[in-house]
Amino acid sequence: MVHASNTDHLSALLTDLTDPQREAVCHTDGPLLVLAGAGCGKTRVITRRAAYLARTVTKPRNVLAITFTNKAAAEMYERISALGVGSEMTICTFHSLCYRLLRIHHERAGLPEDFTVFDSADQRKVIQLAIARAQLSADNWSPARLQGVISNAKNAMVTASRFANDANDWSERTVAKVYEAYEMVLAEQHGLDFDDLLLKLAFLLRDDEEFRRQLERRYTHVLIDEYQDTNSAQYLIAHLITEQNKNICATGDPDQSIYGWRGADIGNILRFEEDHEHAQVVRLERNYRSTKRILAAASSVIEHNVQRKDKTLWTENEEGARVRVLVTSDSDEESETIASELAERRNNGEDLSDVAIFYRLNSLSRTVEEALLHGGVPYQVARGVEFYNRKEIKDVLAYVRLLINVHDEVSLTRIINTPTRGIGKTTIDRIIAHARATGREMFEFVFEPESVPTLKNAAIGKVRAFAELLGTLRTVTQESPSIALERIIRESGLQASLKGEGSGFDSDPMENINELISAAATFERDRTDATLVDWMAHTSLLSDVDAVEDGSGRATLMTLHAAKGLEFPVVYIIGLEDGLLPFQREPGDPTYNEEEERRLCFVGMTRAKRELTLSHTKYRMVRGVSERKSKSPFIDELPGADIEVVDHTANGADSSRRGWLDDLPHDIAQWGPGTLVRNDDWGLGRIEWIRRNGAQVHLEVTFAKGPTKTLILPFANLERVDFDEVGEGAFDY
DNA sequence: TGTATTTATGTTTTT
DNA sequence: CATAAATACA
Repeated sequence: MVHASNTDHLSALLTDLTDPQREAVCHTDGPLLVLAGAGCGKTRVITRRAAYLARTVTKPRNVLAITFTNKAAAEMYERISALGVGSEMTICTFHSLCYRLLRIHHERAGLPEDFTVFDSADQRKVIQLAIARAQLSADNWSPARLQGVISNAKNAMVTASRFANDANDWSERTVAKVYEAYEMVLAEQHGLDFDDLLLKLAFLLRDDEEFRRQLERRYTHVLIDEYQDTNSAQYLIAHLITEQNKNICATGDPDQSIYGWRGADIGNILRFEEDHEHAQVVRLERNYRSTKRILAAASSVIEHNVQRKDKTLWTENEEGARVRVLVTSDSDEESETIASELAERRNNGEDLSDVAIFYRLNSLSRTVEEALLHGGVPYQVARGVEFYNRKEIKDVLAYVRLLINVHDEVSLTRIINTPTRGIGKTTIDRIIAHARATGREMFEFVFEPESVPTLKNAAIGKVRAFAELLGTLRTVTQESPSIALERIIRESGLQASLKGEGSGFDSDPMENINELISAAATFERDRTDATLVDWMAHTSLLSDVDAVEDGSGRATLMTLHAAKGLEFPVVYIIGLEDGLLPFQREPGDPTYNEEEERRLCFVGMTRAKRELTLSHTKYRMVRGVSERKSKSPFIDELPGADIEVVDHTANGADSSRRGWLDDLPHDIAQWGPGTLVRNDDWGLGRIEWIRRNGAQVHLEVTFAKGPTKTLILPFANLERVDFDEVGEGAFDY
């Protein structure tokens, strides 16, 4: 058996690469920045480069590649394995890297061994406790708002004590108090929030030189993808790990920076050359993904950003179909149109795995889902996180976390009476009060309820029974995740309590729990001797896209944010409306960032390989009421030559949707937006919109001499006026 | 104590 | 509208 020589292996890694791509792959020493436009073969460069490094200057186990999602990490792992390079490379997200290192080095980091990751819901509970602890009324401080403020502070690496020092006015001092209390409660419960994972590792690296050197010896070469979306802590981690050897390779695209709101600093990538002397910079601007027209449309939009490094994407791909701009009268019609198009594609034998639908807000998926469901179109929604937010799933996970970390009071209070075992609010409050008064922890008194003086005998018995349950379950942490879960749901009584439920219209909770168990089974299939602790951490750090299945034959729905890094032959982006795609909460919203919104739109558009449809409607249901919408300013930034407007609302094309008007008296069935009317009090007016609201018909009329009025039809006292009667000029406003 | 009903309240985007 | 907290009731 003759083995291929190392040289052969190397040349295999360099075949079918362009010059700049090869340049990036072969750069083995010192800092490297790859500015890779959307669809320019960045993933290919990263995987080849990682393999190349491992074959030339270092070993697989010394390469660290950091990706943005677990899904991306898994894919990179696959591709590198396919290149025949050992599987010992570390490929993961920042958060999972931090988690692993902090767990191994918990002592150095000053963390308890049994710490667990607290998700946003847990975080909110801790904030509520902290508000109580800081003795504030939650009136002016919604937990959600404080959560945001604290998270922002952590993202900027501002600790609670520094926040308190920097606080200038009363309101900042108030937040500081909550922040400090929050940190205390979190520490007591041995919990780390998402931001802590990054922060604690960054501080550990900064303060512990020996650790830093140790890590640097392990990871001689570090690759960081999506560098434009790194925050301060991630930036610091990246720099500290590569402090001595300088082998940092950052890849990314400033035009795709879309996480500024969570502390990502686009400046990190823009400053790379200043940060690193003699940094090599490689630009990838040839796009292999999209048609010429799609690329032209996307470029035309992104060019409207003022603060931007110039970059011109180009492609040798075919010209392709025009980008469609779909106009419909309301969100239902928008969804139905898309659903029927997908149904037709399927009838034509097309694979719906090729199709993706993107939107700015999760809430927009609803109408689309309804239409797809109704039309029998198979689809999946990228929202792994939502699955884990279901009540029954959270209950099971609370058991797991409590069994891993008894200090987790959030989980303890959640499950102490789930399923109901007669331990009510009063009992719980008394245990907590006594724990506070004695300076001990809640779980201690769960195990010895008789020492809580305020507790009655009946309550003591019930609590003791619960403590015994926990004692019995204690051993599940030694079991494999799926076995552990099965034991938990059986022995806790959750299974029995859920048996009767589930006949309702909602999805069966027991079915969801079974899905959770099979997820655990899948997890342990891939790795030998996976523990419950591993699985719990993995589960805590899942992202929405991680749940997306490829090639499932279903269309995929996801937010524009989740779409980053993916590609689909056919893409729909819905809701390109003013205030929605450049998203703006309210008119003077201080957090409004038009350029980032435009980048988001750009990211969405550049996911498309072959076909792209941008859709907006005239009325959209928002929080249960239909709202008038005008098209997104981004639509006007599209190049006219590359787009085709498909307007379902143009000249009576939407008559079917006005069918409900027909059974009204008078000739109102003929009325619609634009119809001229007269009212005795207000004079001449023009109908803006007209729609049914319950049994009534509402319409909005703009009057020539005054304001816009919303009227209810039977009382509106309107009379139709013909345009000829009035003449030109009457509506010059 | 637990459950059902009502009322208030609120929201991008995510690891 | 959709969830969570507050209140009323069994």
